[in-house]
Amino acid sequence: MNKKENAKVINIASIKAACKDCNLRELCLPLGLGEPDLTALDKVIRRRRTLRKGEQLYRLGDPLKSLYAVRSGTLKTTGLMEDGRVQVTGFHLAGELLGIDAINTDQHPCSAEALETSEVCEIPYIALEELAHQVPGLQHQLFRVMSREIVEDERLLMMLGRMNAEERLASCLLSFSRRHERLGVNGAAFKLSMSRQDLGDYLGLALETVSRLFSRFQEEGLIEVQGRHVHLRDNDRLHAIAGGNGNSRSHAQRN
Amino acid sequence: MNKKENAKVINIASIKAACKDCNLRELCLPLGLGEPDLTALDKVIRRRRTLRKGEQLYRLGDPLKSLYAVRSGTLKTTGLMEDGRVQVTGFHLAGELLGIDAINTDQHPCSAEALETSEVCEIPYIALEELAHQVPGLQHQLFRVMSREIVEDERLLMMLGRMNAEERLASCLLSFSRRHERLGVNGAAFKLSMSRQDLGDYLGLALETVSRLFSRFQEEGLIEVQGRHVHLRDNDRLHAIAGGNGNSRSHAQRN
DNA sequence: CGTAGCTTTGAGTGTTATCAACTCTCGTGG
DNA sequence: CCACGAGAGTTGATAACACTCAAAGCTACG
Repeated sequence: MNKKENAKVINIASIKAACKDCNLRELCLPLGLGEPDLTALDKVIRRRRTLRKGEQLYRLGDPLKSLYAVRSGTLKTTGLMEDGRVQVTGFHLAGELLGIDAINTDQHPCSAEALETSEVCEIPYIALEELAHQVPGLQHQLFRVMSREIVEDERLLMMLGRMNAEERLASCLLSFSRRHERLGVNGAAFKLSMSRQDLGDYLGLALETVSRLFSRFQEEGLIEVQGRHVHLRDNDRLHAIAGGNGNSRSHAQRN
Repeated sequence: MNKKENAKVINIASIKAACKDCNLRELCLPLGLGEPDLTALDKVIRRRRTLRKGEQLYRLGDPLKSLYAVRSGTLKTTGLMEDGRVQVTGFHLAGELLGIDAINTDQHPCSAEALETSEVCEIPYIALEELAHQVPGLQHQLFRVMSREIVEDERLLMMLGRMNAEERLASCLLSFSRRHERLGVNGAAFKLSMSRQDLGDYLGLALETVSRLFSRFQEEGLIEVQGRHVHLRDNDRLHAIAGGNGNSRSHAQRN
């Protein structure tokens, strides 16, 4: 789309970067691996791919060929109902692994799309499984990463099943904040890479509700928001809301 | 609680049953393993444990020691919010693996409780990971089982985020039906092992809403229901509702 | 047979969806 | 340079679906 942007992202340095030199080493698959194992992993990773905003990495129903590690940017994964309703199952930042839900049936049960210009490392699955067999540390790390994905989904289940709208958004904003911080970026102020619609499809809300909540949070001094730029102003109160101790009469259930 | 029941379930035959003789062989971890590997797996599985209704297999925060394969009965796994709100993250029938969400942090992020008298096989995790390293088929099957768990959670996300109440229940009933069938039981008529409250905590609904839906489905000739006994009467219409083609004006989103 | 827990049903309320209009931003082309 | 248009975001009015509270009926078990 944008020629200028396109030229900027084709960056020799990033294409050459190997796992052992990657700044995401401690967040990604390499975690816990030694020098020789890292070299073996590098041999398996076929190429780095750049996606522009809106480009799809894989589509629902595609056969599983590779897993993908996000190197930069943000992707969303979306499930689809027959009548067109969308559920965003996750936003994926640098260091996170995509496609593991396809291992079960060798088919991707959801689509993955870049929300901004993004880079991913492609890891052919057959080769990865083979290597995991030879390198116990990699097998272990794969189990952990898959387990983490399950935990993440369960957190989202709690949000969708038992939280009201404001709790969901507060929880979501804090999650973004934490993940940005883990990447060494300022966690208090960031730019959302997804639309209100995407957020709604993630939180199980209408886009209008998301928009209203942003406005309300700002009125109440919890955040400052200007379009997609968000600045968290009162983490304590956000945490209180996200944890279910918000000022609103929550529909808690006693035992 | 019930001495008579207790005596009945301590059953020599079931305690002795090894993986290679187990009728769940094709649904559980052994899938795809040959005779010698099965014997190795049997050596790792420490003991079979019987849980009575209401008994907990593990609690939120417990350290990960073992994974558990359900041999008979039904368990539920539940996440908890600070203020007591509950989200049931899954109902687990025979052949399903419990505890894999604990691998990430070596701590169980949810609790597991028997909904009826149930048997589980305990599989010490360290030993399992060790064995998976030696037996590629087992490693592969573990990846698949974990991936399946993720897919299952994503299905639930779609339900909680984008389906209305009747779609959720229809979808849930059909899921039970399919799973009963896979176990060789009649999928059209079964007894629910969980309360309306549990179903509500799973579907993100109030227990009263679940109860009303059962009544409505019965009125409409979709099912027959008598307390916890359910008989599916019109699978086609149930499927139509679950897929979002129900007669109610669905809140579909066009692209 | 009595009690405790589970289930059903009713009435009223509220949170959030839907529909609609308007604004804002940004990139494109006249 | 400004007008234009498309897409994204905001805000308002209204309505509906599901929740809460309440009471009564049912089941199962001791």
